[in-house]
Amino acid sequence: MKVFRKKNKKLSDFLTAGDLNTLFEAGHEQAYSDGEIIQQRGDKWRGVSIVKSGEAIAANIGRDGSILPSALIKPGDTYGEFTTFLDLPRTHTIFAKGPTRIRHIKRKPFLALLEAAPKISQAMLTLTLERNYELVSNLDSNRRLSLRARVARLLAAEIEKDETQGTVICRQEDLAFMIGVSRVAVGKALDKLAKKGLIETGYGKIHVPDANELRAYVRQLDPVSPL
Amino acid sequence: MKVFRKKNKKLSDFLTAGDLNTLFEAGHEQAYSDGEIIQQRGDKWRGVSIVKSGEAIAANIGRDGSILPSALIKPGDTYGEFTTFLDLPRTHTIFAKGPTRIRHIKRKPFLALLEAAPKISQAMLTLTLERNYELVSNLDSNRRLSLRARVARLLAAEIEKDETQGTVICRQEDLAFMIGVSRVAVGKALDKLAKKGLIETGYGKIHVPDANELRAYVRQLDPVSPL
DNA sequence: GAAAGAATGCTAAAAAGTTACATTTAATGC
DNA sequence: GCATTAAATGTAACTTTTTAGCATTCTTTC
Repeated sequence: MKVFRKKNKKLSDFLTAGDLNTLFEAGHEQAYSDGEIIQQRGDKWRGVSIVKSGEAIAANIGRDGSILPSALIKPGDTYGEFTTFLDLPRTHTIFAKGPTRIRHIKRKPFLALLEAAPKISQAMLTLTLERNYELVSNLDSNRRLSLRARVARLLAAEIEKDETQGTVICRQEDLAFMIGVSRVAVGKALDKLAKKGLIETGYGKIHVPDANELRAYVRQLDPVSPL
Repeated sequence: MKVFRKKNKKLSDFLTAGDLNTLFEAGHEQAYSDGEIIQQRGDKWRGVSIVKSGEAIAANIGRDGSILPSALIKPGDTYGEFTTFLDLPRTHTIFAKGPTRIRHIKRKPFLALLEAAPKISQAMLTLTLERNYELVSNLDSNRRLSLRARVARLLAAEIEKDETQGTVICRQEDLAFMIGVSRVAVGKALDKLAKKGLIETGYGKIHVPDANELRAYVRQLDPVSPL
């Protein structure tokens, strides 16, 4: 399962090495092997965790046992803020993807830390607002835009990243999951975009010959969005 | 346009009267008359605003001039955090609904305030995380749940409020907006719920004869959600 | 270069959602 | 009160999306 990540900021982008170190030292590190469950939905453990190396997948488990992944957690990412600040149980089941090392900081020491180092709480605020902004604009565009427009928008955003070199490596199924529709529907949308010459579909990849043209198309369908 | 409001926390719930006052005094107050535009999407003004009295509506204006309201801002609510912390232009056009008084705090004094009173930034963090949590769970349930389930969930949540007395006063159109689908679709969903005897539809209102029964129905369709 | 595995393509039927228009209900003005 | 108007709901035809199955194409690996 591939999930695009925006050029998301991380806590470390807002903190000095010193503050970051303070944070790390407040927790204890644990290693997980591939597939190992890190937490279960509903767990009562309160605290914030930071991924040091490896990756983890946050998912919901459906009643039928199916796994519905909802986020990929990468090194430098934090999770568990809800449990710490809102006193909620864990909302997702998280498991390791490959060998992974995570530092867990219990609620009380973490809150104490914030008192001592206000920089950290400001960094978290900025980070949370950023996520918030993304969520809001996604929710918004889902209401306004056709599936075709949403697919185009997602591709246009992904292609911004330099490393993509004009070709997005992902399966249609991955796009479908990210947007929240079926693979068939995405396939049709891609077809239409391809017929307009905006993209070229391939096996496990999608090529965008002209990023500017795709961007222009998105803007035309969604004049409101990029602001 | 009616929009249900969860028992949303406000900044004032997390601050002492003193801190709150400090905040107020950092800004200047302005009065708006019904329908008056408070800000335009795209405006460059950076800062946080707090509604003192009255109400305001945050909306997107479609290219055809249609108004797509997306939030109701009530006394004690703040907005403009994105502009202040993420340095983004205004994402929504906001206009007054009835006579409204708002205090605007410019970016710099606001940030200075946070330095001086860390309590405020922690309060904002908690608040933002709360919104975040709601957005995430909404996004999540939209993927997993049928429209019928979402409508039932919304009604069940609303009926929790004591003042509703088992009858929710709202138009199908309001429900439709909150959920993000057409009124007709909501109508059909309500129909099905009515045929199950869970609700009784009326002109501008929906009666829930047995809140427990409705709750049970929601839990059965959505065992994951309430956590 | 065959075989197996992975991803896309296609089809058809059913379900869900939208748009436009008709009907019902409530409020208003005489 | 009763007609009139505005507001809210209901209906029907159409479009989009889902589901599910199988066929095809591409890639890897042996």
